[in-house]
Amino acid sequence: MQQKRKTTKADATRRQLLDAALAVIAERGYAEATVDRIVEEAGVSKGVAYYHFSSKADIAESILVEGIGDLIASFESVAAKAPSAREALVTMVELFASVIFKNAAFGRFFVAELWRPGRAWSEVMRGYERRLLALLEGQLVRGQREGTVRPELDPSFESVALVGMVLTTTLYYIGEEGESLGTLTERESLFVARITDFVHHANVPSAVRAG
Amino acid sequence: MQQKRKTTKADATRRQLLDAALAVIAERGYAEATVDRIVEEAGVSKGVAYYHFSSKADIAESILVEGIGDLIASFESVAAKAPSAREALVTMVELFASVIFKNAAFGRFFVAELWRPGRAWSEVMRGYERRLLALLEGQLVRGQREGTVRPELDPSFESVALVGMVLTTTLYYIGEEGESLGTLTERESLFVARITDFVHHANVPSAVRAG
Amino acid sequence: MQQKRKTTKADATRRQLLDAALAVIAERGYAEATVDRIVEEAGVSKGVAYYHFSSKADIAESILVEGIGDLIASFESVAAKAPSAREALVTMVELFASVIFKNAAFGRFFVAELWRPGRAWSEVMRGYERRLLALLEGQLVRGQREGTVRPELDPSFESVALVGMVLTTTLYYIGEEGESLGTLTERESLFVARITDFVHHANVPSAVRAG
Amino acid sequence: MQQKRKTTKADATRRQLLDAALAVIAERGYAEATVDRIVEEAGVSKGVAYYHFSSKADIAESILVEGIGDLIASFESVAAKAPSAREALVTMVELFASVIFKNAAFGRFFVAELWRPGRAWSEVMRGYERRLLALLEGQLVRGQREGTVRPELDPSFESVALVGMVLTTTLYYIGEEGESLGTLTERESLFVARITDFVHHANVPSAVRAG
DNA sequence: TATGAATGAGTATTCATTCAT
DNA sequence: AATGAATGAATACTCATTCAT
Repeated sequence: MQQKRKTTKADATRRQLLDAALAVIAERGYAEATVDRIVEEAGVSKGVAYYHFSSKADIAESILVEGIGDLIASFESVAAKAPSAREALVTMVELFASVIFKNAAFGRFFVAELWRPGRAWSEVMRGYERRLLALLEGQLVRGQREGTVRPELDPSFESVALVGMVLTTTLYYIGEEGESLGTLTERESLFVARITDFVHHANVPSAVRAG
Repeated sequence: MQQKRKTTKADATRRQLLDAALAVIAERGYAEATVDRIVEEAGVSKGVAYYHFSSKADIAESILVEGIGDLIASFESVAAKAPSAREALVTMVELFASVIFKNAAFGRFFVAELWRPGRAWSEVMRGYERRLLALLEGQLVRGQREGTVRPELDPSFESVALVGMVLTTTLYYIGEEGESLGTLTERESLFVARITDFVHHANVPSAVRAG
Repeated sequence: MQQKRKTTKADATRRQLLDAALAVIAERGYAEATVDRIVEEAGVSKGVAYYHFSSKADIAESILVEGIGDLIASFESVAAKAPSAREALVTMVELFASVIFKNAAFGRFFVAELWRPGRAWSEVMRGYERRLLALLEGQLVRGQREGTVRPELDPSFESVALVGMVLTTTLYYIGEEGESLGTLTERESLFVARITDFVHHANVPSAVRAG
Repeated sequence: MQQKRKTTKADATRRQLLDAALAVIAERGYAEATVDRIVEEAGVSKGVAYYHFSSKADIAESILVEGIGDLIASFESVAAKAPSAREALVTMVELFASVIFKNAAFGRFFVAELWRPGRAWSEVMRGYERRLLALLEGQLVRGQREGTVRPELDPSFESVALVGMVLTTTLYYIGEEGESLGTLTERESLFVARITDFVHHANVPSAVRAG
C-alpha cells in the first residue's frame, strides 16, 4: 500500500509530463517543442523528465503510441460487436473524428508525423499504424463479402484514404471553427455525418444504395 | 548582355539552392534540414544562400510557393478548358497525383507543412493554399450546377478531403512501391484511376451514375 | 548481537559499494563513473550510497586510501622484518607489482589519480602517498648505509621513480597479456624479476655487484 | 595571397584554441575542462571551437598528437645523428624531460591519459605512442649490439619503464619546485642528470662501466 | 538502513545568421 | 556574387545530490 501510493505518485508525474508534452507539441510541432517548455508546463523539474523517459523522442512516441493504442482498442471493440461492416465503418469513422475533435493536439501531432520523412519513431510506432489500418481494411473486406462495399475497391488503398481524409478534414474544420470541449456540438455532429455520407457513397454499389 | 549572363548565373545558383533544399528537406523534414547540408548539397558557400534568400524559412517557403504556384496554374488552365466539371475534377486529381509521383520530396514537404501547428510560413503561403482549394471548390460547385455532383455535398469540405486523400494515399503508395521517374508506370496510372473512381462514386448522384 | 548483525550487514553493503565502484571506475576512469552505474553494479539503491558515503569522491577516496593503506601496512611489515635494505626493496617491489597484477582496476585508478592535476582527494590521501614513498625512501637510505645502494643516488628521487616505473610497466604488461587471477603465473613472476633486476642494477655500486 | 592571409588567420584561431585548451586541461584534467572555459581562455566564441574541431575530445587529441608528434620528430632526428646508442638514449631522455619541464601542462595531460582506462582517443593516438616507444626500443636494441646495454634486458619492457619513470619523476619534481620558464635552471639540469645516471647504471654491463 | 523519485545546475553540441574580405 | 570564418543563443541531456517515505 505504501508502495502503491508511491507508484501512483510517480505515475501521476509521468502523466503530467505526457499531457504537458502533448500541449506543447500541439502548439508548434515536435521539432519546436523544447523539453524546457514541457517541464515548465508540467510543473516539474527537468531531471524527472529524463527519469521517466529516455529522451524527448521517447516522450513523443509514448504519446502517439498511447493515443493510437486507445484508438486501436476502440476499433477492435467495434469490429467485434458491429452487426455489419457498414455499421462498423461508420462507427469507426465517427470514433476517429470524435477523438480528434476532443483532442486536436493529438490529431495535429498524428497527422504531422504519420507521413513525415525520416521519422524519429521506432518500429513499434509503425506497428501501431499498421494495426490501425488493418482494422479498417478488415471491415472493408468484410463489407465486400456482405455486398455493401464495391468489389472493385482496393481495401488497402481505401483504409489509407479514410485515415487521411478524416484527419485532414477534421483538422481543417477545427482550424476554422475551434476545438470541441466535452460532447460534440450539433455542428460537429453534422460535420461527422458529412464524412460518413461521403464514405458511404464512395463505397456502396449503386444497386444496393438505390435499394 | 553582360548583365543578362550574370543574372542567368545567379538564377542558376538560386535554382541549385532550391533543388538542394528540397532534397535535404525531403530526407528528414524541414526542422532537421540544416543550411549547412543544403549548401553542401548545392555545392555553394554558405554566404551565398543568404545572398539569395533572407532565411532558411524563406528558402522553404519559396519551394512551397513555387510548387503550389505551378499546381495552381495547371488547375486554372484545366478549369478554363475543361468542357465539364466532371472532367475538370478528374484531370485536376490526376495532375495532383502525377506531381507527387514525380516529386515525392515536394509531396512529403507539402503534407507535413499543410496541417502543421504553428507554421513558419507567411500569409502568402496560406493564400496559395486557399487558392488551390478554391479551384477545386469551384469545380465542385460547377458540378452541382451541372448535376454531376450531389447537391448535398459541401464543396468546401470536399475540396479539403480531396487534397488530403490524394496526398496521403499517393505518398503511402510511393512509400511501398518507390518513387516514379519520368512518365507514370502502368501500375501508377492504375493507382490514379483508383483515386478518381473513388471520388467519382463519392460525388455523383445515383441517378446520374446509373444513367 | 542484534547490533552486531546489523553492523555486519551494513558493512557488507559498504563493501559491495566499494567493490562495485572500483570495477566501474576501472572501466572508464573516475570522471566517467556515475553513481547510478555504481549502485546498479552493487545491486543497491541510490540513497544507500549516500548513507554510507558523503559523496562520490568519498567513495573513490575510500578505495584509494584502503588500497594504499594495505600496501603501507605490508611495506611496514617488510621494513620491520627484512634483514637488509636490499631484500626489503626487492620484496616491496614484488609486493607492489603483485598487488597490481591481482587488481589491475586499483592500479589503473591509482596511476590515473597519482599525478592528476587538480586532484579531488583530500590531504588525507596525500598523506598516504607520502607515507608510501617514505617507506621506500627509508630503505634506500638504509641501503646507502649498508653499502648496497650507491651513495650518489637521491632517495627521494628514486622512490618516486620506483613507484612510477612499477606502475607503468606492470599496467602495460597487463594491457598486453591480460590480468592475473589468483597466484602469479610463471610469466608474471619472470616479469617481476625483470623489474627487480633493473632496480638492482640501477642501485648497487659496481664494486659490490662485482663482488 | 588574399587566400593565404585568411588561412593564416583561421590557423591562428585554431592555435589559440589548442593553447587555451592545454592550459585549461592542465589545471583540472580533461574531464573537468569545459569547452566554455576553453573558449573564454582563447577569447573566441563557442561556435568557432566546433568549426575547427569536431568535439572536445578532438581538441584534446589534437594536443596530444601534436605534442607526441614533436617528440617523435626529435627522437627520430636524434636516432639518425647520434654516434652511439648510449648517447642517443641520454639525449632522448634529456629531451623528454626538457619538454615536460617547459610544458608541464602537456606532461600532466600525457601521463594522465597514457594509462587511463577506457581512453577516449582514437587508434591514431595509440599509433603515436607505439612509435615513441619503438624509437626508444630501437636504441636499446642498438645498445645491446654495441655492448653498452646489458643483453638480458628486455628492450620492450625498458622503453615503457623509461617513459613512466621520466614522466613521473619530472612531474613530481615540478610539483615540488615549480615549472621552468625558458632554459632549464642549474637545479633542473642536475635533476635530469640524475635520471640519466640512473638509467645508465641500470643499463650498462658492469664490465663496461668498470672499464 | 534503505528506497527511488525528484532536483537543478552544468555541459557538450548544434545551427541559423552575420560579416569581413 | 561569393566565400567561409565567426557568433552566440538555444537545446537535449547528464548526474551528483537531496529527501519524503
